[in-house]
Amino acid sequence: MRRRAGRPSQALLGQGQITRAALKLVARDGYKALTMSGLAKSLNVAPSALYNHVASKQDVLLLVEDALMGRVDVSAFARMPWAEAVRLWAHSYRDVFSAHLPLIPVIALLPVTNAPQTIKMYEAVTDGFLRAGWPQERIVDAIVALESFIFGSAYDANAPADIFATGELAEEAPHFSAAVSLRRNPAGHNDADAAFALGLDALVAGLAATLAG
Amino acid sequence: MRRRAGRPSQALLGQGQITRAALKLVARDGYKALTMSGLAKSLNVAPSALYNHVASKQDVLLLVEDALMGRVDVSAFARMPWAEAVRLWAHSYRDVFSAHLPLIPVIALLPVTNAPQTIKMYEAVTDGFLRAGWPQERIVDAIVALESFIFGSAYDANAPADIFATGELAEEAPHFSAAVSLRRNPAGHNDADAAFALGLDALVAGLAATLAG
DNA sequence: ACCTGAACACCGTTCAAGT
DNA sequence: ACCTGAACACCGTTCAAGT
Repeated sequence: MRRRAGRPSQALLGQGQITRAALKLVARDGYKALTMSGLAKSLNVAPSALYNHVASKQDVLLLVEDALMGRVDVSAFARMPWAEAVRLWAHSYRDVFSAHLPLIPVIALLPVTNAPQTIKMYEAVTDGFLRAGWPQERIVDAIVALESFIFGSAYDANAPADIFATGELAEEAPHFSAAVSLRRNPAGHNDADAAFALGLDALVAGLAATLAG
Repeated sequence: MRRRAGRPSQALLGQGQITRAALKLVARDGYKALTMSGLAKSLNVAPSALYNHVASKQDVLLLVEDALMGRVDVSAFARMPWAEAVRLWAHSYRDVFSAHLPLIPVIALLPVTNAPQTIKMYEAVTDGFLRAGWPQERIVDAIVALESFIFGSAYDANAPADIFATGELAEEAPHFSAAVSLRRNPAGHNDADAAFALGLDALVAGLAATLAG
């Protein structure tokens, strides 16, 4: 799908330009700024012009999601033991989408068809599972389980520090309130990172035990 | 905060009425129908009238979320071993919010202050962890890890059956495509339920091992 | 083939005016 | 104290008209 020669290529709109403009817009001003008219303005074009290249805003989000999936680091699967590779991949995956929460419903609910980077990511992960001896028919369920934990953890990474502050209702939940106030974690780690590490270690260990058993 | 006597109580607006109307609206027509004007219409009132009782639409969502949290079954923590209780609670939690995906960012990102049912749920879960011998300072992280998995799984429960269909790009991801086509699970269980059970068992087993070790 | 400009059918929220 | 009605500043999307 190359541009025809003999035409000035700089000002022509295309899915690539739209994706790059959307990423830049989100990086600078966040998802509240990613509107069809805001996107059009950043491309010096009328909003309706976008609809010659995408069918809907959902389409734009899918393009952005697929571009970001290319930033998820799957390289550990080619050079490390399964458990360690899963941990590194999961951390990278969470870190990428913690900054892009509105895309999580897009990843979780939209078919991967026509999302080449996303498919490429899944292929690398599947390869790692196969090399570790996982039976083909269990691999997708295991990946989905890990992804579910990663998506939920991406939300949690954006939770405010006082999310569990019970306020005036503290006396009705004494044990919970006490547990919350004792939550303090080792220096250098915030609460979300500690919960993520705890859950990820448990999940990886539990899945490894399932495979062995 | 009772109504003053001597006035007709039937037509007066309040947070309770708003919550019930919102729940009914969502149950009948889904979250796309939960707009401030739609909600007002269902209460035979002008949209602006709602702002005498809630500060924003986010406020309405928080009210709905807290009401639904009362439907999450925590009773198993009072009568069953920890691992089994966690499994039953997690299933109930996922099932309640699988039908209310737009509330997941609300639960994950908004403080629990002034959400009494939510706090009550956390108290019951914390009690169960304490009785099982969990140290206070690890309980909140463990609950957060389980919740992250539950939220992600609630999304996955709404994924279309063909979410992993690679389409024209199948030949570029042969191992993944093969794993997807072999995913078929035992009769009576769909894919989401199988992935949820696999991950939940692994997480519970891994957490139990953490506690023991 | 791809753009503009106007229009449509919505959103959430505010606020003066009433009772 | 709590409601109405009008208004505001947006949304995503469509479509006739141009080139």
